[in-house]
Amino acid sequence: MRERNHHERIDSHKSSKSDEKHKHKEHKHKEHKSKERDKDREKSKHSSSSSKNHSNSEYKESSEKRHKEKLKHRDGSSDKHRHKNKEKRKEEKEKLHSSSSGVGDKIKKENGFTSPPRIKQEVDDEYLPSVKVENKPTKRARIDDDVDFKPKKPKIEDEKRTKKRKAEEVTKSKKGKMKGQADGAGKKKKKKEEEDKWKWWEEERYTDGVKWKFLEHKGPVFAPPYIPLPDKVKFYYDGKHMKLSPQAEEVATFFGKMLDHEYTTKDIFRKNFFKDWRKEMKPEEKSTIVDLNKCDFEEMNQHFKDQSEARKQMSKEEKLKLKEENEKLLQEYGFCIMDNHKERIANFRIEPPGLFRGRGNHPKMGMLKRRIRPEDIIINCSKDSKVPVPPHGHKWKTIRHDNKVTWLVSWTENIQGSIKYIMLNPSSRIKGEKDWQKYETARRLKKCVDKIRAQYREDWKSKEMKVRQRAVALYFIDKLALRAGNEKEEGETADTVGCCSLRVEHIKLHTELDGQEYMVEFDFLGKDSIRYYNKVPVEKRVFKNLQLFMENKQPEDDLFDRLNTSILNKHLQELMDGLTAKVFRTYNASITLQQQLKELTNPDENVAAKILSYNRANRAVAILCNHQRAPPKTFEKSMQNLQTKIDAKKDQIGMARRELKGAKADHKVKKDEKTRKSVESKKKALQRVEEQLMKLEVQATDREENKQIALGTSKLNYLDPRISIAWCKKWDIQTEKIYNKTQREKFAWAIDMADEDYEF
DNA sequence: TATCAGGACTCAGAAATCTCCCG
DNA sequence: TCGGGAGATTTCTGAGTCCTGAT
Repeated sequence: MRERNHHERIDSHKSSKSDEKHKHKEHKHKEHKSKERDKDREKSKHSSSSSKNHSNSEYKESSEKRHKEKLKHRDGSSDKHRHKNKEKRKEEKEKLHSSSSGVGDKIKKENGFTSPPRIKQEVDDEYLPSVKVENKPTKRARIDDDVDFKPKKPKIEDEKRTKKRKAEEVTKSKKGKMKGQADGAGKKKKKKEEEDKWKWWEEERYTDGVKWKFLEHKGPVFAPPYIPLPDKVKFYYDGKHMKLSPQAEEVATFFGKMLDHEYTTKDIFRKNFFKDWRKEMKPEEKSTIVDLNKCDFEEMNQHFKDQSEARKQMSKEEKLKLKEENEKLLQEYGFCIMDNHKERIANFRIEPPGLFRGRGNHPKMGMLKRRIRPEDIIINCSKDSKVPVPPHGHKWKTIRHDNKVTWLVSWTENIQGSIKYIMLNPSSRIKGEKDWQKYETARRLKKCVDKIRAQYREDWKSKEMKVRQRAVALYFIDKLALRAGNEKEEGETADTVGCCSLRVEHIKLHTELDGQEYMVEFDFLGKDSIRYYNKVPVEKRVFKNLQLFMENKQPEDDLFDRLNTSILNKHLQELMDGLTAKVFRTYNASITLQQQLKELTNPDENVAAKILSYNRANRAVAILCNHQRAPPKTFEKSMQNLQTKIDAKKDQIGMARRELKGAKADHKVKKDEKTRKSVESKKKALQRVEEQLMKLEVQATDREENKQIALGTSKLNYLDPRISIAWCKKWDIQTEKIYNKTQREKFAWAIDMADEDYEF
């Protein structure tokens, strides 16, 4: 009752100007959403007369109820969420949770993963930034962020590190020599290359949003033109052979290629494909081909399978030739010159035409992604550069000279109308600087996170509903590493949410669950339609607030109806310069890695065990960030194989033990040098196989624990690489064990600058 | 000055391709 | 030495976040 009174008090407290404006905006948005959803509902009413989930009268009833509620409800911004298409949502929800229907199956397959218990703990409040870090080397001053992070290093230190690095290289090349002369030469070359590597992180950065001064490139590589099918590959409609026009045939092949994919069994995919395919047909084709179910793409499918098989069966020479051609293309188009440096381009090929493959339950899946022509392309380069030449007989859409952006080429895709870009590789200066900056912002958050936490805890008690919602949302973003959750246009994308866009139906409140008080059960689809499922104990005040936010709301209503990402980020910006919701994810991921590494690394263990610890720390972050993957198709088999190896190794150990025992007995009798040596060698042999077994067991554990968890995303995007590098240096573990070649290139800046005592 | 759509960029998992090891 | 397959790496492109500039 007390809470209820409080609720009313809060609700009546809604007269601030900005609040009203926000309400208005939200209301407008809501109306739009509502119309869209009504449209959808109408459609679904007509399309499925056998609708399992609701009847027309149910719809009418709920619609009336909503109308009444709208009148009853005094608060505009809250109203905005009363009109959502409940039936549609209910239907989708049922599909999501059903394990038997097609869509449900897919979601289960893609997202059926139940998140393991999140392990993130509250961050150590006692943290004191390391002085060493603050004096971190590099010549230039940082421009926009962290005034107090001035990596101005005395030159002497730089030299020291260079010496150290060189010494390491010498050691490495010495090892290489032992392998053989040729290998040694390779190392030498590698060493030379390493020395030639440009250390952009030691140079000044541009100011005022300038990204480059000079940019020259050769433009994009277009998708190869369509090659018509050979005559022997036939398409049948209703059992009869039909020769398709080239345009119609090309689109048909997109579908034919995908026949084995689950996509082609989905209704939306088929419907969208068929609609777009018909647009490409000649009038006579259009009048004949009226039912996708009567189309037989089987021969096309076989044709592409044969082609792929033939590619595999190519001779060594043919494969080599192909590889050389690819390499030539890469050399020509895969690099650009940006400010006197040759930089690798990430995606210099234009996306080929095909069928759109949205993730999850995407309403546009199956639509035709049209072929991009030079006339669609915008080129960005500097005025004083050689402008790329368009293919013969064509011209570019526009040529721009905008050095405030990082892209080289852009075009607008036809499915969502969004812009696609060609940009540089992660190893480039332009990407690396941004990456470094990202981690510096997260480190700045570390310094003020306690204050921010204290503030949002205080805000849980605020008189203003808006402030309370903001505070609870921020608590989730901080504690659970949820994404911000921008608003999305209804019907344009799959129905996924983030923190600010959570709906009532996405959480369940349990006063007591699994022996714990005040539990919140989250269940929703996040980015890429990956399911987020988690049960978390929360503080009583958060729990009570959630009850309050959910009061008088329908499952389809927004949980935080007075909040959106722009309000939240605006608030965060006031708390710390450059702070946004996403910074919390980076911060919590990195700090978790650092903590876990400290906790899990056992100094006495060998390298393999230490790497297992590293992977476990990495895994803790991946779990926190909900980075999942579909278990590899060959998972069970590969585990079995590994187990077989382990069993064999165990047998080997048994044998080695017996042999050692025998040798010892022999030595006891004979007591000569020969038998003594034999005992020694048997001992060593036993030790060797025991180590091998240990390695295999570690590998098995690692693999099992990794079954449904994707480590790559967090490693590449959330973990300050300097933490990993420092760990490697501290425990004398080669960087190669943690990062592969590409990753080392991306994190070259961190590898160069982090010492073993680096603290995030 | 506030709003909002468009733009620019990061992050994401799946699929394709490459590499290496084992029989 | 070769072929095949498992695992690692790379590519691809869709899906987010956040910012900016026009209105």
